[in-house]
Amino acid sequence: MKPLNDDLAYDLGDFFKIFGDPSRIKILYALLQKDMCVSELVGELGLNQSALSHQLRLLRQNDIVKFRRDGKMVIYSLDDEHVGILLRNGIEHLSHKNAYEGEEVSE
Amino acid sequence: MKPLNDDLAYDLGDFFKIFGDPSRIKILYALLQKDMCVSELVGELGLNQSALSHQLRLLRQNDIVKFRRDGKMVIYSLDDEHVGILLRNGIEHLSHKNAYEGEEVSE
DNA sequence: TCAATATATGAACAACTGTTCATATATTCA
DNA sequence: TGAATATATGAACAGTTGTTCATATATTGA
Repeated sequence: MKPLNDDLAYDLGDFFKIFGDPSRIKILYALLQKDMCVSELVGELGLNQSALSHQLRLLRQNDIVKFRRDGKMVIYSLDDEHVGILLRNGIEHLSHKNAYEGEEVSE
Repeated sequence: MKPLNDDLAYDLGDFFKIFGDPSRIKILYALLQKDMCVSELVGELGLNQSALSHQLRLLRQNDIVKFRRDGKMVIYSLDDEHVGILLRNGIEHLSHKNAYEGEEVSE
């Protein structure tokens, strides 16, 4: 049985690391509902603008979100459908262990 | 639109954090092939025994792996089917961006 | 019971991460 | 062009993480 390719192990780790932070989880969950600009996200989540921008850059750099400019605003959206699948998967795992049955992740 | 429940955001973050490390990814990938004891894992992966045990504890504490004792050995296995799904999902995401098309995650 | 083998644990430490503050850049409109 | 608004970035810092080394615990068989 061949062990996992080293590079892939690192890249997979880096990929999942992105989801390993509550702020980013909130951002992604919010963007799962609809595309939003930065100030909209600041309003929705409790994060300050700088922290948010730093996190958005990370998400951008890892192809998790994409963005487009609209006048003064920059509108972020999820890059592909994997994000939702992943979040749903995580929530489902937790719901087996804890009491989050009520939570939903919209399509 | 209600923002994501704070506790859930933290727990989801903690859950994904587990997958955010190459050593743990390798461990999980190995256990996806078959159940293994610690020394078997030490052999397969390049990790030293102590590091491995520390990581296994983390995986245990987060209900990602379970274990049974068999004589002197402790045999680890994946706790549920989500792990494989998650890994496959991650690999698929990366394959869209990079050149990992060749990699497989067995059922 | 003692040595050998297998695994777990605690302390210590370097490396990494997320936030904040201050400031920079970009865009619009008067 | 200049003020106002929206977003991005860099430096700094505290907190967290993964590994190593040393040592502890558990199980077996002589």
